Amino acid sequence: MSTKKDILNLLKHEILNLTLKPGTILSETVLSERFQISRTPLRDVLKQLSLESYIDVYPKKGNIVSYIDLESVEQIIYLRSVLEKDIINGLSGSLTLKGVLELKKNLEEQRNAILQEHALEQFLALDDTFHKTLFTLAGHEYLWKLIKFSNVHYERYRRLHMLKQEKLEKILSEHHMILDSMTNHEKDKIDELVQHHLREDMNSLYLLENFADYIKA
Amino acid sequence: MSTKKDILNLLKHEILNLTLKPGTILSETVLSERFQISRTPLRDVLKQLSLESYIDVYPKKGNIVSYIDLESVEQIIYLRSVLEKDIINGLSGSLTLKGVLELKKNLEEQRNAILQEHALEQFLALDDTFHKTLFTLAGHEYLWKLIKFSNVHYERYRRLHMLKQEKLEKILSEHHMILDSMTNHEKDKIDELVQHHLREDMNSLYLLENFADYIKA
DNA sequence: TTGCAAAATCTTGTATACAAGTTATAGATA
DNA sequence: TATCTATAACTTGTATACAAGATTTTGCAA
Repeated sequence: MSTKKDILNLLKHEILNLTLKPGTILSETVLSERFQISRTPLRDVLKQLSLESYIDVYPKKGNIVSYIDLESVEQIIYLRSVLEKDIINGLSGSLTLKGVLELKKNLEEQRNAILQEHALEQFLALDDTFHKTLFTLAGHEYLWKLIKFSNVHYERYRRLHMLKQEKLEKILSEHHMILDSMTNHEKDKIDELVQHHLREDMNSLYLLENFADYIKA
Repeated sequence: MSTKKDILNLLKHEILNLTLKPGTILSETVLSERFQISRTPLRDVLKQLSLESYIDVYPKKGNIVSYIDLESVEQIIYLRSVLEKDIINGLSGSLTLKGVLELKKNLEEQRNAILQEHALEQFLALDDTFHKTLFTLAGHEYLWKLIKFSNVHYERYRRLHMLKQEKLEKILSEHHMILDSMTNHEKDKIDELVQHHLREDMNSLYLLENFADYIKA
């Protein structure tokens, strides 16, 4: 017996880390038996997953884990790129010592995470925290949550892309460069770095070639 | 007997235009009788309203129309401000004749709307279309929808602010200036105009003094 | 074997009875 | 009258039976 909140978080997590692959059927009856709960509260969970695009609901047919929507990925990257440029440039002029320390501490943890065996999970979480901290320091935690709310497609895209090769070192070094250009008030450099950092190699065909069956047609 | 979709749209509309005032109780049983539908599908509607912050749900107590959250208003204004600056500057360099005509046509309709008796409703809709068109022309309709999704508080704030005085003329003239500076590629002017246009007189105490009981504490 | 049709078995959608918690009310007591 | 208590009447939350539609399976016929 699990609570609705637990079930929601569990399913979200399993969808985001691709344990539940795009296209997987999520049957109400199967789930209600698995979690020992009736269909009514379970449908509440599915309704929320649907509104956040974790699943697609086909009336009278079934629910499936959504395929990765590259349009959403593109748009979220653009949104974050524009926002984070403005946020980092803003912080560049009004940065507190406390803020810088928090960011540096995070980067150290990223360094440690890379050295671990199963680095990816830890690193992804820390990377997330790094960007979230930027939003929070700038007084825009609300917008971070808003982005998170529409993050299913981008999040999965990102995870798959990281499988390509050991890119963690590269990402970490970009984090360092962003922090440096921020403290040095180098606006043009900030803009260029953030743009490239978020966009990564979005243009590459890696995903389409290797995970075509995860992608929305 | 109404469909879920109709009920959802109706309730959203009544909340946005303040027919349903913040704090109003939305009882499941009352609504289910009003719309001649059982509580189960009605709860689906309330769930969605809740996820989009139209209502607040107090378990075992009741549902009320949400109070206007000024933090959300501030953040959405900032988000739109940053985004629309970038979008309009982008369009400035790649504008099609078709796009300009669409915008000009909209502004003419705004001019006509102002002359009507009950101008506000029409004008608000056209103003919305103007900004939506900018997003669409730039290929960012996705982000327009995302903003719309988090728009309850800003939308109501805006409507109340417009009651202050006849501001429609001023807003229309700003739309014209934005369009002009866009076609003339005047980046600095665009930034300044958009910033001021969206922010309006957010800092004024008008709302707090006249609609304190609509505002979230 | 192939094709088609009907029925059985899936799926989610809806109505409703009941559970559990909160609030209001009525009544007794001081 | 004032106050406290118990009960009744509300609220939403959950379980479950049934409805309605989609799909699969089965069986018969060509």
